[in-house]
Parts: sequence; C-alpha cells; structure tokens
Amino acid sequence: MSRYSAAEIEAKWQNAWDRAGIFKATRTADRPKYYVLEMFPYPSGRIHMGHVRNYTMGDVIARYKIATGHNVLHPMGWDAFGMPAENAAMAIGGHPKTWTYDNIADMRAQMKPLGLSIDWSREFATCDPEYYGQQQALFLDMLQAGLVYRKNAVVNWDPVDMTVLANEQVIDGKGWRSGADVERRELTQWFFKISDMAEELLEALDGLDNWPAKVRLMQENWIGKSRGLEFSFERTDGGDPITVYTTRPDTLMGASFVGISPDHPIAHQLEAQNPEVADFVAKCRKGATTEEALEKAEKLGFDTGLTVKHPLDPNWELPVWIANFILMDYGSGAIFACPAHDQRDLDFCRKYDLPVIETFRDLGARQQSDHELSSFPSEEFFENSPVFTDYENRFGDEDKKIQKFQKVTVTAYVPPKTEKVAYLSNPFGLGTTTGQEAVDTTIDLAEQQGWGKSKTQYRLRDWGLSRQRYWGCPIPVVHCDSCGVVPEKKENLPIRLPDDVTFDVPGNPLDRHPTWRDCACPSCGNAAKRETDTMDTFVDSSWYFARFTAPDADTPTRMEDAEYWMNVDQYIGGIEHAILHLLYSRFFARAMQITGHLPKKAIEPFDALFTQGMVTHEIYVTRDDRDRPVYHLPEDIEWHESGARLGATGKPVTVIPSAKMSKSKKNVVDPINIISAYGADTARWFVLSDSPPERDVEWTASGAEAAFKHLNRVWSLSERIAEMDDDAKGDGDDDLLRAMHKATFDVTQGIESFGFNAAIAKLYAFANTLAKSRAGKAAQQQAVKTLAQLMSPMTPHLAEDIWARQGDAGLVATAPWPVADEAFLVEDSVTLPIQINGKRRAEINVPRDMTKDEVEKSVLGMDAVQRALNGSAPKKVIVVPGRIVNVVV
RNA sequence: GCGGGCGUGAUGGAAUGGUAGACAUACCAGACUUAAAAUCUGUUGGGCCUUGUGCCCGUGUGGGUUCGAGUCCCACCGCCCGCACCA
Repeated sequence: MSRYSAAEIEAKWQNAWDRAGIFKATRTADRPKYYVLEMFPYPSGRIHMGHVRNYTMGDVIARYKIATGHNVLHPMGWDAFGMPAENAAMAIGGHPKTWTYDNIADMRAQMKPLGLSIDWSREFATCDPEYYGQQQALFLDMLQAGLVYRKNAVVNWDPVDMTVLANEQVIDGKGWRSGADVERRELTQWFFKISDMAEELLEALDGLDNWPAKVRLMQENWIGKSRGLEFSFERTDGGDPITVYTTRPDTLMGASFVGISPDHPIAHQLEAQNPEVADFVAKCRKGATTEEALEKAEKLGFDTGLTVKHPLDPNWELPVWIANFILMDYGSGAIFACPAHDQRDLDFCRKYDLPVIETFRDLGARQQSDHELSSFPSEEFFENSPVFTDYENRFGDEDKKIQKFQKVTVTAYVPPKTEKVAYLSNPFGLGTTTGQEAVDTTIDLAEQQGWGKSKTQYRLRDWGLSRQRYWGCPIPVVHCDSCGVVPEKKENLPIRLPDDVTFDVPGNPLDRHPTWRDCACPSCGNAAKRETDTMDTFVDSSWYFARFTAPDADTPTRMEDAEYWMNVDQYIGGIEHAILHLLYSRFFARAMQITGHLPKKAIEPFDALFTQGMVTHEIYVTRDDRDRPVYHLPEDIEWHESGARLGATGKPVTVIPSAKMSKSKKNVVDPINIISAYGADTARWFVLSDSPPERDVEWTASGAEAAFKHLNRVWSLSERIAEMDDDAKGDGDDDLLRAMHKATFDVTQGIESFGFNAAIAKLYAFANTLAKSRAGKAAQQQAVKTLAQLMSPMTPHLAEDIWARQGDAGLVATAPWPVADEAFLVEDSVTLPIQINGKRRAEINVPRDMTKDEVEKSVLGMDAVQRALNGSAPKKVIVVPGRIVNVVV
C-alpha cells in the first residue's frame, strides 16, 4: 500500500487539468454561465493565508458550478498600480515597473500550487498598457458624458507621500498608508460626479438581496441621505443673507446663534478686513487637521459682531459666530445652533456663554433638570414676543420663572425622532408629537409661508481621482494655452507612462520629466502640456470585473461578452472594501452603461457578495533589556509543560490571543511552508474547516496537522477499498448508501449556502461512517467515489487521485455533481424523541408513514409515559410527524 | 455619541421554534511497540443517588410568548465591528 504524497499528486493533477484546458471559460449556448470572482490581489510579492482562504472559497464555488453544468468564468488579475512600488523604488532603487512585474511573477508562482480553477488565459495587471489604455478610453467617454469634471478644491495633502488623499483615505487625520498628519491644500483636481448618483446608488441597495445587510447599511450611511429645510437669515447690516440647512427646523425657536464655517465666504470676507478673524481662521485650519486627535472635542468660536434676524420674529436678533466644527462642504456651510437639543451646540454655548432655549420636553417629566433651559435671549424679547405666549398658557408663570434662573445644563436633550415629545411655545402649532412629524410639519409651513424650502442632502461627495504620483494610470488630457483642457484623441491611447524616470527627489517624476510632459495640443497642434496627475488606484479596480469578460478587446469591453458573462454571480472579498471599492464599482457600472460599455442589466455588477473573515494566529512575544516587545515567528516557538518557550534559547514566551496575521507582529504562517509540508489540499481543507467563512479563522498548528491526518485517512481508506476483492460481499450496503445520499444532500446544501465548515463536518462524519462500514466492495467503492466527488471542490487533487484509483478514466473536476436520491434520504422507520412537558423522557421507533393517531396511541402505551401520567389522562399530546412527540400532563 | 453584530463545554464551533453540544481540537484511558512517535479504539457539560431506557441543573443575566426557546419578544450586562463635529 502506497502512501499519500501530496507533492506528487498535486503536480500530477494540476498538469492534467492544464492539458485538458477545463478551466478555460467558454461561451456555449447549451449551458448556463456562472461568473465567480474573488477580489484581485495587490502584488506585494508574497501570498498570505488570507489569500489562500479567499481564493479557496471562490474555488469551491467555481468547481462546484463546473460540476453542476455551468460555463464558469473564474479569472485572476493584479491590482498593480499604487504607491508601494514607488516606495520600493525610492527605498531600494530600481523601477516600479520591474518591481511590480517581478512581484506578479513571484505571486503567480506561489498561487499556482494551490490548484485553483482559474482561467489564467484572462490574466492581466492594471499596469498593463493594454488595460490602462482602455481605462483612459473609458475616462474620455465619461468626460464627454459629463461624468468627470475639474474643480478647485481643498484637498487632503499627505506631506510624506506627497500626494492628495480622498476623504476616506484619511483615517483619524492621518494618511491611510503613510500615517502622516494630513494637511489642507487648494488644488485643481479631477472629480467623478458620483454625488449625482447618490439617490440611485442608495435606492438600488434595496435590490441587492444577496449582499450582506451590514455592507448595504454601511453604504447607506456613507451616502448619508437627509431631508431638511433650507432658509436664509437676513443680516441686520444689510449684507448678503446667510443660508443655512437644518434637519431639525422644529427647533428653530430654540435658536441661539448662527454659525458659519471658517471656510464660509463671509468668513473669507471678514478675514481680509480683520486680522483677528484671519488669526482665528488660520487656527481652525490647523486644528481641523493636524491637531485633530488632541483637540477633537474642543469647540472654537469667534464672534463676528454681525447679527441676523430670526425669520419668525423680526425683533429677535441672533449673533453670528465662526465655529470650527462647521464643515464648509456639507449643507451650505452655515447653521443655526439649537443648544438645548444638540450636544455640539450646547458644548459651544456653554463655553461662550450663549443662551440655551428649550423647544420641547420629555412627555414623562415636564421639568427635567438636565435639560432645562438656562436663559432667554432677552427679558424684553420674552415679554414682547408673541411666539412665547403659548408657552405661558401651557405651563404657567411658575415655569417661566424657573427658566430665568441661569441653570446650566450639561447634556442636550436629543430624543430619537420617532419619540413623542411635548413642544413648548412655538409658532408652528405643534403640540405633543414626534420629532419626525414636527420636522415635516415645519418644512411644509415654511414652504407655504415662503421663507424656506425642503432640501434633500447627501453626505456622499464627489470622488476626487487626481493623484500626484507616477505609478498610476495617466489622465489622458492636455493643457493648451489657447484651447484650455483638451481630451487626448482616442487613437493616441494608451498614453503610456515613460520608463525613464527617477525617484531620488520626492514628488511626481512626471512633473519634471524632460519630454513626456511637453506635447502637441490634440486640438490646435500647438505646444501644450500633458496632465501629469495620474488616477487613484480605486479607478483601476472599479471596472476590472468587466474587463475580465473580454480582456483582449480593443475597446474597454466587448458588448457580446459582457452581455453573456455579466453579472458577477458571486463576488468574494474582505469586508474592508465594503464602502469604497464596492461603491465606486457600482458607480462605474452605471457610468459604463451610460457610455455604452456595459449592458443595462450590469448596472448592479455583483449579484451576490460574500465577505469572508480573516485568518488569525496567536502572537508570541518576549521583552528585550529595555522592556520593549520582541515578536517571534510561530515556527520559532516550542511548547513545554511550563508553557511556550523560544526554541533557540529556551526563554519563556508570552502568548497573546489571536489577531490578524501581520508581518509586524510576526504571527504569520507562510502558505508556501504549509504547502511544502502538507500539500495544498491540507491548507485548503483547513482554512475552510474550522470556522464559518464570514468569521475569522484561527490558524493552529494542531488544526493543520489534523487536516493533514484526515486527508491521509481518506487516502488510505480509498487504497483499502481499491484492494478489496472485486466480488467481496458484506453487511449493511444499504446503510452505507443511505449515509452516502445523506452526505451528498448535506454537503451540497452546505456549499450552496456558504456553509463550508458545516459541509466539511458532514464529510468528516461520512468518512468515519465509511471507514467503519463492513459493506461489500461495490457499495464501498461507490461511497468512496462519492466522498471524493463531494470533497473535490475543497481538496481537488486528492479527489482526482481517489477517482482514478477507483478506476474512473475521466476527471472528477468535470464529472457531474452527485444528486442525492430522495428514496435513500427517508428511512423506513424513524426514532421519535418523546417529551413529557417539553423534557425528553424516552424515544420510540415507529414506521415512517405511521399516522399521527397511531403514533399517539403507541406513545401513550409506553411504560415511561404511563408512569408520568400516573393514571390520569394527558392534557394534550402534540405529534410532529417525523420529528417529536410531546405529552402534556 | 450613532448604527450593526455577537455571547453555547477546556478550545474552534453544530443545531428549518422540536433529542443542545454535530464535526474537530485538547485532555484522559486502552490496543500495538522493548520504548516513543505514528496508527487504531474508547471516554469526556455539571451535579445527585437508588448505577437506571434514572433524576436535577445547564446556551451571558432577568423576565415574557409557546405544548416546546440557544433560536422569537422586552430589559439589562459584557465583548467585537463600522461610522462620526454631516447641522
């Protein structure tokens, strides 16, 4: 009997698949198509366990779909532009292009031994001129369709990477890659008009039934739709009115001051006239970015001395403050503050001693000390203003007096909008109602009275795509002194990146390239300058899925292929891309439909999305002389009775609970090492087996070892069966076949529902049953072949080998998926648990088709039941056929 | 702060409202062996006694719905994730 040699059989079967060309995606009319895609990797140069898990899951689906008769498209490519390549060029010399393509070659070589069912003939990298040239064509079409534009914008500038960052690439005021404090700069930038599609991108989320609800919700929040009121405050000095936006117009009677952003036009005007304002504004700009972490909660304000009139009471004047917490690019960059019902406003008013005016109260307690107002705008106002008379009527003079005491509240009263509250004096006729109804009523009234209008606002802003970097897709436009910004001609595409660049100085090498930058204007032919910005790498990944349908097309896509292969039936990737990549791709699919590059049905490009968990590992740490942590690789650890020790020195090691595998913590296991020690099938089996796919899986040496042992057992089992006498008879053929059909049913369901860990548990159970079976050869052989087939999506090499060893000439990879025979799933007799008052007390074996009445009769006749009944009749007997019997006494 | 998710043996985790703990790890015991490794077999939620096809308790805590709740509802506690001066 030979031994299981993973290295040998894995190479053998990978060659066989290659020769047979079974993973090449082909269009035929006789089979349905299935497009399965895993998020393509960045070519860092090394694959890690996360890749193994991600691609194995996709592979299980792909192989299963092949076996169930689909034309499967399962491609692979490389998200190859981006800064690490430039960083490497700066750090160790060389060229980003060389670095990238070398890494791709390395990673491909590490990925191939996994035996993935990928159509490698469709492989491309986003830095291939054939790819980014088509991206430039797409850009030009989008420009023509009005989906791209240029504007002056305050941008996030990363001083280390010397580039602009998108808002979402700024995390806690720091660049997502460099970690450097981000500064503000004003530059002319290219933008995609994604905000135009905010409503549609939001509404269409509803149709994405096969996306995780979590991802849909994250996108919904990111788009951030809100309905509110827009209106203007007249200035008492006759200057330009100040337009504000509010989602709580029902709190207008609680207005305390009007606030404007430091970037508001009025702030700019004042800045020019008044050095104090200029100082303040400068301080805010700094505070908003560099000091953010330190001064996060600190509210800063500056009283401009300007005043405005309350729209409902001309006698009521409100001061205008510049406040650092007001954002220029949301709403109109100006607000009215209602400190009684907004925590930020309250913090501000407490700091600058501004009035706090309550507009509604909790229904339960009319006088909650925590949100009583501290003061009124003025005694005179209070006495004269008609709008407060209602207040007096309702609560009487006594309450009014309480308000006059300068009680200082700490917490603003901000109930959910769905909660009913009692409105105090107000001109809107609001009584006891919910915040939402009050808002709606107020907006309607404002529109009727003509001083405001309903406005829907989105948090989603346009996507700035300009990057001042070399290693990205050049933006195909030219700046001409006489013609302005001129799109490059399509026949000149691709605009290739020049190869002769250096990285010895920070900044964009394209900017200082001697010849690349100078060119002829595509319109007038005169000397002009090429755009030196390149595109955000998120652009590259926003349409690669479409390109895979026709990677050789000389247009971005080929309609007939897109029509056939789109949409992606199953997309698999990390939750970290829940917002950006997926939202951008949804935008691009729409843009590509508008520009004629995708069919209408592809407007939502990913029919189903699955977000898989990470691979984690324990962390091993010791301390150096100065008590700094020193991390150690798992392979350097030895386990003793006293705990973990460093293999080399015997020094005790502290074990920290599992976290995502990361180089800095050294809690990494290199897939290559696992493959050479155990084989790809073991690695694949393990990453699928221990945890549900959407959750993190902890890599453990014992778990990997166990996976390997099990595959060995299955192998030996197959050998033993193959060597049985051909006409060997045995016992329990039917039982084995029944177990086989049950396993077929369960495993199929497991794969269909992404329950890979559960499917594997069933495969363990079936293998154990088979190992103990004394059935005859025919039945055992059928069982082991089915076992191999059911395992084939997870451990394809081992499955092929067993298949061949049992005498089948074809490939298991293309064999039709086994179908569970219903007749074997239902047993002739069933064992029903019997409950007395809901607690299991006995069981009974009855024929499957026994009627309820008969079951009841047999159950009531049982000793255990009689004992429980103790002579009296049961109150109730519940019989769930095939399930359970419950006797209530 | 807002939004979402999750709490089950020593551990990872199973369980369309119907026998809680499948499957695996770890541990323990046994077989094989001079011995160990490997392999194989078996035990393992807690408690009680009268050792039985026995009883009691048990899915974060407390309540509720139901013949029956890990699962549904309410409140609380704990942990994790996402977003956040968005007016």
